[in-house]
Amino acid sequence: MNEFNEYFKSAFTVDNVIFGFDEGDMKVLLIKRGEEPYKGKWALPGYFVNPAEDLDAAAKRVLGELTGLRNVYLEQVRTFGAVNRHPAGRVITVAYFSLIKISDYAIQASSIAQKAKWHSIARVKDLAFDHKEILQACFNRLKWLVRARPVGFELLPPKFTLTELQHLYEAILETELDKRNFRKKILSMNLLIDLDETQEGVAHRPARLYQFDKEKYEEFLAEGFSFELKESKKKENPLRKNASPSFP
Amino acid sequence: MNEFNEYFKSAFTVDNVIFGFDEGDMKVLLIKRGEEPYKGKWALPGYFVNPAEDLDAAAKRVLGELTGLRNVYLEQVRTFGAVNRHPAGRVITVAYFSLIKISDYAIQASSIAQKAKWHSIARVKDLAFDHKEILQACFNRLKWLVRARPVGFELLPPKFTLTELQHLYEAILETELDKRNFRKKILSMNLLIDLDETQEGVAHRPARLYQFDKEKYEEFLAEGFSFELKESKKKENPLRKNASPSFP
DNA sequence: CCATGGTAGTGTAAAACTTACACTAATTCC
DNA sequence: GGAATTAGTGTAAGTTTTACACTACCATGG
Repeated sequence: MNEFNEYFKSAFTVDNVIFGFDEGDMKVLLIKRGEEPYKGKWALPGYFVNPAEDLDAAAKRVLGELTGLRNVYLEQVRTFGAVNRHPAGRVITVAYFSLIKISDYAIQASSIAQKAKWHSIARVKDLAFDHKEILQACFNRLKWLVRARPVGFELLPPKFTLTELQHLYEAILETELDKRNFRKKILSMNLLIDLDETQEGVAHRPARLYQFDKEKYEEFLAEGFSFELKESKKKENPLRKNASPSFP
Repeated sequence: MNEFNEYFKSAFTVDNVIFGFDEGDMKVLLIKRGEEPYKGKWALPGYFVNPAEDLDAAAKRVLGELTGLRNVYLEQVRTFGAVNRHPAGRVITVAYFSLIKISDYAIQASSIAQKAKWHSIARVKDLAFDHKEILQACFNRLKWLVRARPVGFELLPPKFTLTELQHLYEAILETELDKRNFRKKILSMNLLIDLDETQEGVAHRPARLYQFDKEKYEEFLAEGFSFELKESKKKENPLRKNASPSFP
């Protein structure tokens, strides 16, 4: 384990951008720093990687300690290693983001978790270190992702209405969508199960509830992202004007 | 600089997947290892990051020492940090890929460079460490990228024919493209300058030569990837069936 | 100089997809 | 029962994608 003593070694951490969706708004879970540097500032949850721990495992650990959640969507985004990103020395950090259902989240007993709070992404000002930049990079990645895969479902409760789904997409993409076109599109993907239930306790016409069809999605993944609806005879031409897999 | 001595520190490196295009084939520049571990195996060029060096700078340095080239397209892809990826200890590596014009490349005097050789990607078998996996990740990223940005031009000489360009796209996307549709599409982007010259020394009808229009491309980038040709009145709907920027 | 071999270059019609747009339906609350 | 509020629905026009085959041009060799 000390083969590399002749070379410079660095501390390295993982930082986790934990996204949630609530009240029609994309949120991120931040922690108030209790120590210098950047004491009192909000920061992304992160921690040092252990010697016998894979990077992904470290990211999962950070998330688990903070939220108590396992088996959530987690993706590596980019590594930030500018020489001066940490005032006290060289620290390289691998940025991850994860998607959780806020309803599943409960404040953990751990002392770190006590200081955690959800923030609307749009209203996040400056963060400790280069964490604002990391947040932005992760949010951009999420924007990409939401058009390529049905990740939106990771952020919603198991049963949801089409309007809720649309609001989620609007929050991630930071734009407005046409209701009819959105529904047409999303239903044509055949990734939703109509539960034949409706909302309860709302002061207006209740909406139908849907559920994500994980099986269909996996079929679709297995087919290599072809997203071939119906019996289209169309060949997959990767140079289509906008030829990336897209969801919806 | 020793603020973090209480935490585990690791050696870290950058590995660079250097892509080139030649003889209708995508190539990658590999180095034959002269030392254990994996002595005699081919590996990606990489090196340890220096204490006062940003990650990107380290990747550029690796590339420069090996090829003598500067100012080439370089992009971080992902960080590989599995505990056992290096048999002699924990080494975390940040993977980059770069795109170079093979014609610009000349073997450098350095001893490393002497051992470097271009390999057809399709024919690469096993590499040292987890480098095969890194190569694959970078190639996948390139596939994405080529549909989102005109990176292809980084791989071709300044003057090229449409057929050459098409072959490049076919090599990256690992598919065949329709000649007429390809030309229609690529010309409609208005990113090519017709040089009004033709090939010389070919034993058949010589093709017209084109050049990449960097100015137009920068305009286009400034417009926020809108790719709006002509005076289309269409609003940008991010949920279009395949709504990612695409090139061509 | 003509025939051959080989690549360059070109258009169109059908299908698929995207866009724009406005009214009725169902429920609760008062 | 009327008001308020959100759910739900269809169609036509415009744009993009797809499929497809022939002529043009140049060099070479007989």
